[in-house]
Amino acid sequence: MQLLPVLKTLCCGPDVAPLAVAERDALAARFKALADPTRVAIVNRLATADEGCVCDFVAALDLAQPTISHHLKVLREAGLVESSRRGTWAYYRLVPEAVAALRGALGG
Amino acid sequence: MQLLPVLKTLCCGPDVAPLAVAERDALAARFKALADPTRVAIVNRLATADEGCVCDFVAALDLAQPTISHHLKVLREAGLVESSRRGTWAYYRLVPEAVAALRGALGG
DNA sequence: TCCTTCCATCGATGGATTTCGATGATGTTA
DNA sequence: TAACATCATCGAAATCCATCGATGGAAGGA
Repeated sequence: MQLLPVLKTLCCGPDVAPLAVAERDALAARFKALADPTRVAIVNRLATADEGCVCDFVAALDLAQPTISHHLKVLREAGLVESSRRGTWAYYRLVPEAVAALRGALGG
Repeated sequence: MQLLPVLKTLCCGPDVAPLAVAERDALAARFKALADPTRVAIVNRLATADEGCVCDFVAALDLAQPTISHHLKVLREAGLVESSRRGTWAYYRLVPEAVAALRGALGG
């Protein structure tokens, strides 16, 4: 049973304490960032495009621009993406370490 | 850039089509099952306890029994846990393949 | 300067989620 | 049988979330 390292190392058991409240809150918050189809699609695209402006997502995802901005903000605050402005455009990229951390929580 | 296999193989790119709508909906739905601290705690405990009854979670998580039952139902419908009844008790365990699948979506 | 484009924020609305008390089904025990 | 324990479902309340139109700031072009 070597599954779920984090869920193992941080977890309960005869001697080990269960996941601390703050830690499970933080984990849940990061999973919540991926708990929406639109945000999965955005991350999905950034996984190969390695950069994209807001207008790209608006064009591709058939949603209003404020909606896309909202989802990008959620992903940004979860630390899964980061942005930078170049001229009028805002470019978004993945934060690989953040994705890897989530994967680790599932037993990487 | 060898990150995010699923998000790569299923994803967009010059030649590859983006993640299908049904696929990103399914992925988001499974992440949503982990988008709550209580459910993270349940999965966390099952990761080492390998089985637990509803009463265990009620005792450990300081929530009413219907609330725990609700969260277990969410996890069950997401395929992350499965249950079986033995006498009066309902025992829940993890479905390792489901967790592994989620991990895979993040680039296992 | 004026106009246009790109983007973030605000405010509102409709729908989903979390939580719990009450209830009922099922199985155990006295 | 009667009383009790475990658990699922129902219904309601409060909160949260996804979505969009409207607005404003900031940069670029005519």
